[in-house]
Amino acid sequence: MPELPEVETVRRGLQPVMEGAKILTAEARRADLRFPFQPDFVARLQGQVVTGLGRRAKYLMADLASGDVLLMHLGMSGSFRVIKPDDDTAPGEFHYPRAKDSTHDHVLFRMSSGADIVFNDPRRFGYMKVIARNALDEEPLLRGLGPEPLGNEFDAAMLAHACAGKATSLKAALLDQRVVAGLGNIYVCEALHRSHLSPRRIAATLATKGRKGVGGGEPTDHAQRLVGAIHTVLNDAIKAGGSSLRDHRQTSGELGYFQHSFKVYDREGEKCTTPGCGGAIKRFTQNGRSTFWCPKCQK
DNA sequence: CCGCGGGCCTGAGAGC
DNA sequence: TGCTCTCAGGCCCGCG
Repeated sequence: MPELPEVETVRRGLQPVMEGAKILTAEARRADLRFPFQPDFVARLQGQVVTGLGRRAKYLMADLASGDVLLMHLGMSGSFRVIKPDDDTAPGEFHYPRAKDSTHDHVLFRMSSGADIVFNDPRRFGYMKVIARNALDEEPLLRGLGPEPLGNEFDAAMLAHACAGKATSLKAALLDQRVVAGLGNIYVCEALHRSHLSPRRIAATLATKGRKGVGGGEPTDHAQRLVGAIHTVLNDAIKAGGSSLRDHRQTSGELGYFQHSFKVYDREGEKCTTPGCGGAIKRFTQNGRSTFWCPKCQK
């Protein structure tokens, strides 16, 4: 499911019921998700006040008063839902045990805010891990992550530098979390279309070559266009509450709307909407993933 | 080091 | 209706 806009949407949904609240009870309802839970996973969460809920790339990070950080990744199919007690429950009781179809509800937090927070993940590619905040820099899951695409440090110069010398395709480079952290298949396709760049283009062409091995690595106009398109598509998607494909929903259960704004993703055979283009959207496979694009206006 | 392909899981949807 | 097959938004790992 989730790329950066969806994770950010989830963060905004969880923030009001998590920040400032204490985790009264934490429950892992099976031994593992993608990885086994740490033996002290529950112990390090229970009784802790969540002092802040942040996001890094596609990770949610809950700061705990103890100095630990709860790292959460939604994988492909992970989602959270918030169950508030004022629906039809008496004060002090929780909705969760009566929720139906709970097969894939793997983690449960009962918060002092009065809400139950349920993590559901059918495919179990998601995971959670508690780490000490002062060990964040050494955390293998976070090490090597590239810049935040909506952060100040991500600009054409930085993208060009990261792509300089890369023989792989622009599509593959943008999916590489070391180059820029938070894009997935959908938003890469969309950003490439909006910048009119071909997914097959060699990544290194975002940087100037220099002469006789000297200089070069400067951003081309293409790099500038691509950075602008990444900003636009991510910001628009966040504004729309993310995209809803298959069973992905916001924490409230509502659907995101950005999927209606896709220009190419899952639109094979449709007409390209770029002004004056009118080409046909095509699909092919790159690195085992579907790429959607318009060969007429993406060069 | 780099780039690619396989694998992890379950469920939805298409086609028969 | 039900079976089988393909594909899915992520990311780690091992190979060449």
